[in-house]
Amino acid sequence: MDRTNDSPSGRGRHSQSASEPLNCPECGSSSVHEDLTRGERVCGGCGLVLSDHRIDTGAEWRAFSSDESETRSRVGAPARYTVHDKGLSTIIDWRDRDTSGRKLSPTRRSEIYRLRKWQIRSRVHSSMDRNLAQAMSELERLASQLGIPKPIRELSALLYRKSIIHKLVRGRSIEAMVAATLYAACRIRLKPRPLDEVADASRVDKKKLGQCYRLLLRSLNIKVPLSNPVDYIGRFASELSLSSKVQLRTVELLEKSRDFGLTIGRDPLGLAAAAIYVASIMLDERRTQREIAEVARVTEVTVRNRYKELVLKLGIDTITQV
DNA sequence: AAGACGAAAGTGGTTGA
DNA sequence: TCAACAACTTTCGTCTT
Repeated sequence: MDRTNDSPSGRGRHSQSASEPLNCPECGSSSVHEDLTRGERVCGGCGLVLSDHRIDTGAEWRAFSSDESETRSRVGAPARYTVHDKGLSTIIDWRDRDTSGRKLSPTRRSEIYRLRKWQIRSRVHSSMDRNLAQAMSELERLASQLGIPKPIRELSALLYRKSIIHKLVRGRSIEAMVAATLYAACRIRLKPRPLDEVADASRVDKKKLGQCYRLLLRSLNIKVPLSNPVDYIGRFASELSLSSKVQLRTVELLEKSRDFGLTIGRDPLGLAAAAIYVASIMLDERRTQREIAEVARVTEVTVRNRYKELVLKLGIDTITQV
């Protein structure tokens, strides 16, 4: 066999050729590689993109038959952060046989022996890997229970990898860190879930989760946009089976109250709840404070306080407005 | 009777000395 | 590290519909 490419996914056909060894500034890992299908230089350890818009200098092969299109494909399976080895690891078999089942020559055999030894010594089977495997299954469970879409799961998995590299998991429970990364990922993608909701779905109490979350933000220097009450109302409104009219009105109310400075320092959940309450009354689809408080996971008192402010400052007369 | 309201005391997190 | 503080929660009694 004289194939020049034995990378498992086939994506590295011309990669690594003359590129100088480079360490990742983020995690120090030396597994930086060229991803020519995306034109990026990526750290294999944490996923950091070091540079992008690089040019694929490989031959412009075209495929004329299905056979060729297979062998000349420049892409492999997508790297997935939710699979603990990103779905890309190479496994060296323990049998001393080649792919057709023949015994290996003595020189080849000792070569394979060395490779196998180093593979085992390398991080492939390290504690990080076992940790990741466990974490990813927990992530999968948690995310599907909360109905979190794939892209957010992937982001969460990426954050978890980083937190392992930064040694944040040591001394903390895997579950707590997984939940924290998931919560963070949701917020980063502007699909926030209440902390309580995430805490309930995992077996982590809210306090621990909050601690892990803050640690995550601090250690990884992540900037998370302040959660906007507007991001919640779609979900809340559908849980309360309110019409889209009410949703629109709620958004208007929230925008107005932001202009009035009513939103500073206030719990976004409470604001969302109060705005929904007002809008539901305005449009004659009234829900009780308790119902709304329940889906928003705040107390009736909070709904009431925000509601009072809203009515007062915005000059809304809920009785006469229709 | 259910829902809304309001007061008072308690809780957990943030801030500044 | 600690106290002060703001926002929120819990609890409970009262008023309104």
